[in-house]
Amino acid sequence: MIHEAPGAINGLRSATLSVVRIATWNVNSVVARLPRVVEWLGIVEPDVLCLQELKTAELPDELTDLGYEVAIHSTGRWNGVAILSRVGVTDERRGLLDEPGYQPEDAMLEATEPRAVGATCGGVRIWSVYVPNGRDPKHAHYEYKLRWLAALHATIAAELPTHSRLAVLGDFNIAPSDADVWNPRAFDGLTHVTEPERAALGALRDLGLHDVVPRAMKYDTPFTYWDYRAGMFHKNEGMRIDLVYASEPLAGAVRDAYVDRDARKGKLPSDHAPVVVDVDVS
DNA sequence: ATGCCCGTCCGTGACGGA
Repeated sequence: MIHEAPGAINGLRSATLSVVRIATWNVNSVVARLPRVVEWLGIVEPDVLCLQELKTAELPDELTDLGYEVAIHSTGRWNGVAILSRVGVTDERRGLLDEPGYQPEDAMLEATEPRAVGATCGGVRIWSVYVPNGRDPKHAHYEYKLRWLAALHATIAAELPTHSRLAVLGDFNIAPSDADVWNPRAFDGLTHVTEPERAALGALRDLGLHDVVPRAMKYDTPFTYWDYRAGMFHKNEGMRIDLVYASEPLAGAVRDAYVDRDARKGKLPSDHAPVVVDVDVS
């Protein structure tokens, strides 16, 4: 049993059927990660799992055979997001309202990238998102990132009036504060920490969403990403960029939230660890 | 120990990741 038990919540879950376990995980190719994802689902047993960076158009049969309902938006080599749910999938929506493309003409051609999928699962409105990287603050991809975040904001603003329980989960590619990177000085001039990116997160919070900060399993840093290179995981040189942004009623019902850094260990891991949230939806 | 890039693509280096 390599995965640390999530504490007293186990007893609560067995005693109270109304606790829903929602998780998010950038798997960096669901094909390459298939055995790890299947094993992890058996251990952690989330009711809803948001996936990012599928890097393939369809989920492998071994995953869909597990009995989860699926909402998916994925096309091939790059990006790709999905929601797996065993508490229902309704009102699936692929993409954002007025979602921009990387190149301006992409949106006109409806050639936008598969980076967002929404669905209602067990009475909770869920969005699985993979925010564009940005690459460099001077790169066109950075402007695309900010436009994309504005479309996310508009989409959530439109849904909140009819979905009191709502959460946006995924790889935001933004560290909300300097405490969310291993060394702020190492990020001078880089994406993920700039004021406009952080302001986009602030705008989501202004809608009433709350940053559900998970507890860490080790150290005091609930990082969710560690680069593969230079032993950064082993030195805990990571970042908290996989986020759970939950509406007030949902955030107030959170009973536990943790980073499953055990999933970053061992053979052929993703460079991201899952974030797991237990919510009382009674 | 968790241990010092990885994944994709008709092909093998280029590109993306952050």
